[in-house]
Order: sequence, then C-alpha cells, then structure tokens
Amino acid sequence: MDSSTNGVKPGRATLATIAEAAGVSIATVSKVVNGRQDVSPGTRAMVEDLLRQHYYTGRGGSRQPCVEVVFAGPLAAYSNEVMEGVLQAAAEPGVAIMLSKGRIGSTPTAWALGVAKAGRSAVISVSNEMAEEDATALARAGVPLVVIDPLTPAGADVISVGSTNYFGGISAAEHLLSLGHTRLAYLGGGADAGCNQARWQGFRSTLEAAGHPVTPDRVRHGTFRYAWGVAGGEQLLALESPPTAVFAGSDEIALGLIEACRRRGVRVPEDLSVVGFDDTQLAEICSPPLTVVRQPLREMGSVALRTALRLAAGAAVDSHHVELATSLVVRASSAPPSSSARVP
Amino acid sequence: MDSSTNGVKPGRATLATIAEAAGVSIATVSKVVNGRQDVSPGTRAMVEDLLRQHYYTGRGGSRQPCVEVVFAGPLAAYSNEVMEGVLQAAAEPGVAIMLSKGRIGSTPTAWALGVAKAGRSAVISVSNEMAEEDATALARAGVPLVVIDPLTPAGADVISVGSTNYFGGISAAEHLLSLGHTRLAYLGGGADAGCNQARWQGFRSTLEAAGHPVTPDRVRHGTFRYAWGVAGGEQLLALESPPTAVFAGSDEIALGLIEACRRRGVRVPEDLSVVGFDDTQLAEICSPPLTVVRQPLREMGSVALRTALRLAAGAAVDSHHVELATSLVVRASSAPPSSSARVP
DNA sequence: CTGAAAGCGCTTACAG
DNA sequence: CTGAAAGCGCTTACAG
Repeated sequence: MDSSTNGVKPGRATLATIAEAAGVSIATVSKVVNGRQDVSPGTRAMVEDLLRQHYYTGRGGSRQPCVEVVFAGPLAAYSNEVMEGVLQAAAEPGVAIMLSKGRIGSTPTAWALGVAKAGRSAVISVSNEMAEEDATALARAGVPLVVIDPLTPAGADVISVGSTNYFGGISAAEHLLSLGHTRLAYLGGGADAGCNQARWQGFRSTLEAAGHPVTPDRVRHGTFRYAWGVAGGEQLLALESPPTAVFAGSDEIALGLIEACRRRGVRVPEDLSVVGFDDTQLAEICSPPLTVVRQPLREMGSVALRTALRLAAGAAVDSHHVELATSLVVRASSAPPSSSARVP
Repeated sequence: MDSSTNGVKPGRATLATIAEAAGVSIATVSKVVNGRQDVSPGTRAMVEDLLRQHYYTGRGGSRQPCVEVVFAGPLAAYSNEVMEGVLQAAAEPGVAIMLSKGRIGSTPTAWALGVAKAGRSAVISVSNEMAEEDATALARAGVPLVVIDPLTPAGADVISVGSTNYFGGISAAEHLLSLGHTRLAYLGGGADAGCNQARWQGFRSTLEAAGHPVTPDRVRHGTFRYAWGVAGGEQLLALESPPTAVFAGSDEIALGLIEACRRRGVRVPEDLSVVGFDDTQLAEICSPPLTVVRQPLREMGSVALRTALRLAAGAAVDSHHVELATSLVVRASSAPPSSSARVP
C-alpha cells in the first residue's frame, strides 16, 4: 500500500478538497486548521489526518521551504562543519535554513505546533538531548525530524544520520599500536552517549585482541567539551603509570588534553601521542595539528538535509539510520613512544 | 516631518487601503504586488512607495518575523560568537534567524527582491565584502541592512556595528611594551580592510611614540585566515632579526603563527610572545591559551539584531555606526622576552 | 458540535 | 495601461 498517493488528488488541496474527503463542511475544516475549540475531538482528528495526507498548505501555497536546524548546546567547531554541509545541500533546491536553540521554556506540544505553524518543512536536530517528548510532539504536529549523531541509539521511529563510530575506535587503536604504543588510554565524552560508547568499544576490543588491554584507571568518560579534556587529561597524566598515547572522544577533548600536557611540561607527541575524533577546523588549526578519526560532518549535514526534504515531500525513506564512513587522518600529534617509555 | 507615521492609518493595510491612497483601483495595486508587467512605470513606482509606507504585508498578515544573517566566507569560530549574540537577542522577541551565504549566482536585484518576497524583516551582513550593489538593491527592495565589522569604512548610508579597533591596537602595543619587548611585529589581515588598518595604526602609533617603531620588514598584511598566519609567520621568523613579539590581526592568524613557531622549534611564549585579536573560542582552547585583544563579538551580534529590528519597525536609528569597546585578555601566549633577546 | 450564508481580501480574464 | 466584475479561498457570527 502506497500511502503517499493514497487517494490524494493532484493540485493544491483547498479547504473544499478536505471537506469533501472528510464529509464535513468547509467551515468545520477551517475551524480545525485554525485550532478553534468548537469541534469534536473525533472530527478534529479525522480532519487533521486528511490535511496531512493532502499536504494542505493554506492560501499562501508553499512559501519558500524552510528547514530548522536545532543545536541545543553552544555553537562550536563541530556545528560549523555540520552547518556547512546543510547549507551546501540547501543551496541548490533553494531551501532556507533556520538556526535555533530548540525548545526553551515552553511545552513540547506548544513548541512543535509553533514550528509547524511557522511553516517549517522539517527539523534537523544535531547531536543533542532532544527529549522523547519533543520528537513525539513534532511527529504529532506533522513535522518530519532527522537527528544527526544521536546521543541515544536510534529509536525505532527516529530517522538519524551518524558515522561508523565503532570502526573509528578500531582505527585509532590500530594507528597507535602500529606506532608501538602499549600503554593506552581513552578520554571519552558523555558516558551515556551512544557514539561515545561505540568509539570506546571499538578502541577497547582492538587493544584487548592485541594483548594490550586498557586498564580501568586509563578510561574516563565525561563530556565532549574542552573543559573536560583539561580536567580528565590531568587525571590521566597524574597516574602512577601514565599512558603514552590517548584516544580522545572529540577534538575539543583532545585540545583540553594537550593543554593539560602543556601545564605539566609533557610534550606532544614526543612524550604523549594524542588522537582526536571529528576532524573539525580545530584539528587543523591547533598546534601540533591533530591526528584524528575523521567523521564526515559536512556530508552528514548534507545527507540530513536531503533526507529531511524527502520526508517533507512525503516520500518514504529506505533506511532509518544512515551511517557514513570514518577515516583516519594522521597529522603531527601522534608519534612512536619515546625510548624511555617504550622500555619500561 | 515624521515620515514613519505620515498618513498611515492604523490597522493592517489591505489592497483597498493602498488603492485609495494611490487613487487607483484595487486591481492595479494587486498587479504591482504580483510584479505583473501591465502597469505603467509611474503608477508602479507610486504604488510601491505606498505599499512600503503602509507596511503592506499581504493576507497572511505578519508571519513570524525573520532576519537573515549572511556570512560570505566559511563559518568559523568568529561566526559562532556573532551568531550566539544574534540568537540570544532574537530569542526574547521570538524572531527567527536564517543563515545564508548571501547572493550566489544571481543578480543583486533578483537576490534582493527574493529576500523581500520571502518576507525577511532585515538582513545582517557579517564581516564580508557585500558589494555596494547588493546593499543598494536591498535598500531599493525595502529591506533594512546592518553590517557587522565592515571591511570598508562605514559608508554614509550603511548602518554598521564594530569595535574600537584602533584602541585595540594601542592596548596590544602597551601590553607588549610593558613586558619589555622592543622588537615587535604586526601580522595583519586584509590590507584593505578598515578594521585591519585601524588595528595596525593603533599598534604602530603607540610603538613609535615609545621609541620602538615597527620596521617595515616586520609588517605583513594578508588575510584573516589561519593559512596566512602560517605563511606570514614563517616570513617573520625567517627575518635576520626576528621579532620577540607579534600582534596578529585575528585569532586564526595567531594560531597559524604559533604553528609556524612549532615547525621551527620556536617556543611560545618563551621565545616569542603572541597577541591575537577577537577572543573567539579558539583563543581559550589553543595551547598555549592566547593573550588577545577581545572584541565583544556576541554583543556586536546582539546589537546588530536589535538595530535590524528597529529599522524593520520603521524607527529611526540614532547612530549610523555603533562601536563597542575592546579589552585586553592576558593568557599564556605572552611573556617577557627571554634574556638572550632582551640583551641583543 | 455543525454548517448555511454573508462577507473579506485577493486575483484575473476581459472590455475599453 | 486601467478598472469593473466575476469568482476563489477563507473566516466567522449565528441559527439550529
């Protein structure tokens, strides 16, 4: 059954179209559209369904389509990469991109209805803790949602775009092993974040298989931010037997770790190798430039936008979770362990 | 004469309102609104004027107000600070923020008319080379424009927001002089950029007055980007008598310079002090953290948004160029010159 | 809770 | 190039 063409007539739907399909008067449909109270719940639900099925847009017809991109946290190097991808994919079809910080101080339902009323074709939520209720409210308001790099493993009915985090962890481990490191550590992001867990498990399993397991004191989870990189980095460097190489859960964490090293006089990469994750602008710009597991953030943004537009057009989506490939980018922050470290 | 209330009736203007004021039929006004060709140029001009004076918005009335923020270049740490300020100021009045890369591949007029037709209340252009024609086209389309950190000195009829660049240059010079440096250099951004010139002149004049003028070989202008920081930095470090301290025209340039130092084994701040300009996230996050002249980018974004909304509401603006204060933030990239450098 | 009917804002084919 | 007139999509006060 193809629900996308299920009894929908060609041409823009008007109130009359919906009224006929619903077997009610135009006046009643108008009331539903305007959220008036004097409509029975049953009638309202049926009419709302039909409005959606017929892509009812109101007199204005379709204004310029607009997709809202929601960043819950502060804008950072990470968000820039994603936005560049989104903007690039939006340019050709002429879609407007709205930036927001998401629902703040209103109920999920009110927010979602506002988004729908403002005419957003879809919402892209980036790497944040969009609550279950918000996603549900959007769905009820008929606004498609695509999540980039979801913190929680993709729920059954949430469309998401991510990258091969587990494989990324493996490639970080293989790189550091190949340089000759045996005392390795993981300085991770949010303990609950699905992507963080995947990175860690990939890293861990590879090192275990190689006979150099990560000891419990050399694993720390915190947040994906710089401040945690400094704090967690200091903890790792203060260990009795500190690591000779650290895999960080994000570029920001890696930079914090490098700052912790500077404060202690630990040289990167001579005394400590550091591998980051993301490959944002930070990785190229910092000193030394960061060896990283690259996540194709721009492409993820582009894919998210194209997926959002397909959903907005009522098309079915093949896959509920698209996963793009990570790759290792070797720069100057990783090197073989110094001889003193290699020969304990 | 108060043109903002000049004969404008209260309540939303309709085609009938305009038709009456213009002394033409409703049909003619409708044609003008829809850009039809069968209207004489004189009638069209008069009706367009009246539409603007009456804030004609069409049936939909005023949708959610939306301001378009244009970044011509790549999104970077700089743009994030500005955007945070814009978003913050937009949250309370409930204004939507659209992000774009500006006019690409269309004529200024077509672009400006598209912006107007899409219902943008105003445009904020950030630190880019928005051509004279684009600004003029926007004005003709009746869309207010605010420029942040304009590259060219504020034109008579462009509203802009900036910071005290000249004073920033002075404070960088004073800071480095007070540390005991006498061999100083300027690694600047775009030679033509007004803000770059102001930074340089403030720096230069202070050093001249102190009896430690910047020699011509220690002044380089390029771009505001990282890549130039590396290239220009290498030129400065290769001088026969290299500087002991460098004032960089942006944070990105400063980071490039630090990378150039790393490649040559020059230590920051032991062998070379570096002062950046902007105080983006990069300055806090890099290693060593950057001493910078802080530009209040968030506040500049907020001020730009509020100004844009005032213009969109038809209010007059007190000042055509608002200038916010810079301040020195001392971190770890500046220190007294090493003894070998101090005693030549 | 529903809809017939009046009426608003707008568009457009067509006569002049 | 202009406008009278027909008509569309929508809303709403009101009768049932």
